[in-house]
Amino acid sequence: MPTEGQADPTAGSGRRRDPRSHQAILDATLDLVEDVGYARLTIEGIAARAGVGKSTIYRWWSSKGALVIEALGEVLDPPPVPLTGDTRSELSGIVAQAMRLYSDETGARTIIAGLVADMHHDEDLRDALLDRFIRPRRAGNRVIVERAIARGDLPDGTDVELVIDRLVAPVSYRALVTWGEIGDDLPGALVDAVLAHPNVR
Amino acid sequence: MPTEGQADPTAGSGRRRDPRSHQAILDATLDLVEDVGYARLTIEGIAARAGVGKSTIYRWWSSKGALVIEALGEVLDPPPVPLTGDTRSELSGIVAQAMRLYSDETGARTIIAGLVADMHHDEDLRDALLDRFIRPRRAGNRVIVERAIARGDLPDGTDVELVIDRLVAPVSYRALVTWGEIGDDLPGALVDAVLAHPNVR
Amino acid sequence: MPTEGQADPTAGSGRRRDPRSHQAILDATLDLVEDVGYARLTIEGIAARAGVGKSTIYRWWSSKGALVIEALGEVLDPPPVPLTGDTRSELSGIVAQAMRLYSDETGARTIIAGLVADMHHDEDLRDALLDRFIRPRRAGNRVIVERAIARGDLPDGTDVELVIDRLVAPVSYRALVTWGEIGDDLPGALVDAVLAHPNVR
Amino acid sequence: MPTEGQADPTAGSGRRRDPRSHQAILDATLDLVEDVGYARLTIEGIAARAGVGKSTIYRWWSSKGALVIEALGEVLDPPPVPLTGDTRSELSGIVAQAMRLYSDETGARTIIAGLVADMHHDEDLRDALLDRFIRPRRAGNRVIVERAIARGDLPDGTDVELVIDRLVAPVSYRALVTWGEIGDDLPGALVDAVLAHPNVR
DNA sequence: CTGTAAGCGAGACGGTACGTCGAGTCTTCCG
DNA sequence: CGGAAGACTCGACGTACCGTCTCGCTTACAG
Repeated sequence: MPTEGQADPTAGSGRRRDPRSHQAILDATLDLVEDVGYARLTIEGIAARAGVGKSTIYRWWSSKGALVIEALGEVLDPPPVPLTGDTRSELSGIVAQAMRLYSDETGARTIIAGLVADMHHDEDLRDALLDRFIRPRRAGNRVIVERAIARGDLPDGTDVELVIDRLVAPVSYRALVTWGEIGDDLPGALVDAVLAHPNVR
Repeated sequence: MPTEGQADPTAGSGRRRDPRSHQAILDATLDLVEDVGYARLTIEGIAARAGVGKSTIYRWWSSKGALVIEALGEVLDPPPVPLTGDTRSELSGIVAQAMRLYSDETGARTIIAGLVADMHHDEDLRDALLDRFIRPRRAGNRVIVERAIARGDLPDGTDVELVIDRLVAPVSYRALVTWGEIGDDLPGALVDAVLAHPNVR
Repeated sequence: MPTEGQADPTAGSGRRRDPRSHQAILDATLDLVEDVGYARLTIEGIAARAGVGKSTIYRWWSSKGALVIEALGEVLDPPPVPLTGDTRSELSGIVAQAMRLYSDETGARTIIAGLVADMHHDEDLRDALLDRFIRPRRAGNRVIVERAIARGDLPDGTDVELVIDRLVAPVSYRALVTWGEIGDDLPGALVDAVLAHPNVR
Repeated sequence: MPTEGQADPTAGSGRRRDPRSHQAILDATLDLVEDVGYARLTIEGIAARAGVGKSTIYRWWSSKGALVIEALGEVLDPPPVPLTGDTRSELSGIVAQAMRLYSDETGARTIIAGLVADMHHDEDLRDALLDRFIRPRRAGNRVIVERAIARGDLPDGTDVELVIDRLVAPVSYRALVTWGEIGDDLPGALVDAVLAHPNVR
């Protein structure tokens, strides 16, 4: 299941993947997911909007989710946390990044909810999501936490993973599950807690 | 959309709801959701398994989600956190409760993911989920946190909601989103953090 | 299958048929068959319009057709052919009666088509139709033809049934099957033919 | 609504209609209409019997009636009236053709009744029936009557349409409506009448 | 005058079929 | 020979009615 369109250099003769179709499909996916949301998004609809046969989509993507991942990737890729050199503001940046990601205004919240549900019965999609979105973002956040340790603002032995989750999870949880308010005071509160009591393994 | 079967005292004349069908539908739903998961669960399948007409289901439930909520309610209702009188163990209980809820073994994790996704495009379902599951459980947890405040283990002015989320969200987040490990040391770590730095409004 | 409401003198105790419901059902049937036609007429719709339970309809009529027969009977009963004493005008009356019956304006044509179709797979309905409508009307027409014979305008031994059919069938055929024009010159033409060559057995 | 499968020379690309499905559907329709009659014939049943998806049927036919027309067409197409050169026998042939058509043994009578009823609330079906069956057969009969005129056996100015109806209508009427006997003496009697008194416009 | 046997409205029940939609696969033709 | 077009089988959707079946009530004869 190729989730990315990297051209295969060992490809035989014959016609190569048409980049115009590729782009049209991604564009159509974005358009449609914005219009109708993830749940009502259909391959058929994307094909029609893109002016493309359904089989062209199935040839290159294994599922609706895989297609959305690639389409969203271009638009919604991890807005990097600014490295200010100040631990407090960098950790706040982690929370802020999550808040932006789950923001209702971009419609991303609904899409994430859909992808998350689908990844529970589609292993390929799970791998794609983890590889493409979740792990890269965590890697970036890990760097920040490790800088804070190096700087001495967090103790050696800090459980980096847990610290990240303590910053990000409340945002995700309120956005996806409890429909709770996500106010501007949240980053400060979470960062305070982490700095006051970082978990040491 | 009646989600609960409380008898309507103002009921008119006419034949009453058949409790045997009602129960058969709930049982079939549980059976099937276990067998095939939430995503592949169909009204048609439930009706067939229950030996019931589809219309009997549609008459009483507005969606697959609403039906699952009621069916799961019987089995999965908030296992109450034991009130030991000890703040540390009671707060741990909150985390443990969440861990049990999202446990993979009951299959609940996948179901929750599906319900969560659906609640983002189905207002009725959202209300039902919040009323039936999310808010009651939070209410129970709120009591526990307030006991801790009363006991003096948490300061007056503690942001109760945030404390609950700091305990529960990491579990939910790892279970649903990051597919991360949820170890037995998690409750202790999270409770430590909360007690060491409870957020005060 | 009681098609008529004749009271059963051997009835036990208990409540008798409510004439108000009976009438309301017939009225509703007429209303509805006019609004939506025979094909889209439903028992459920009639019950709702009449403010009556479905079972009350099923208790007294065996089918949609039986009900329509009784309801239409009141409105559409054989408009008798005027007995003028003149053979030509009386025979013309037979044709004119048929033309009125199949007239598009009363909507009867569509209803008759529906009843005719149903009588081919519903023996009760067939009997009811024949008893209630077809045979009585034929009996009336037979009288007219026999008067013509008695008067000497048709020979002894005339095949009465065939003469009637030669007058009525073309109207029915054009109305139901060929969608052909049924002009005012038709009665004259058909009567001429019958008088010029009555079939003798 | 394509009722006939004539290949479209301007067809675009894409997969073409599968003739195996087409034939299977027509065969299943014939089988089933024979087994259960027109009224109990269902699209669902046909699809199942043909081993075909329902949508394949709906893609090519607009209604049960349209499908039956095409399916019957193959089996029941106008058995041509033999042109013997003898007016009396040719006109008799018209009646005999009708008698065969409405014959109970082929089951056609019930089917015709159903189609006739449906054509009263389905314009597409009406057009299809007229184009496919009624008008072609009439055209054939018109030729016969015109030959009789040319031969001098019927006068110039004969109302051809009315003559045809005088021959065919009694058969149709007795078969569909009055459930009357259709004996072997009927053609002779009707032809006699027509020849004795053909209507002149 | 009362008991009881219908009839009644309401409407839930198990079903069947509807016509539509989308999934994922397969075939045909065009550039 | 890749890709568009689009027909294919399949399965589920949510709706409409079917004819049957309780319900709890009214009604009106029989005793």
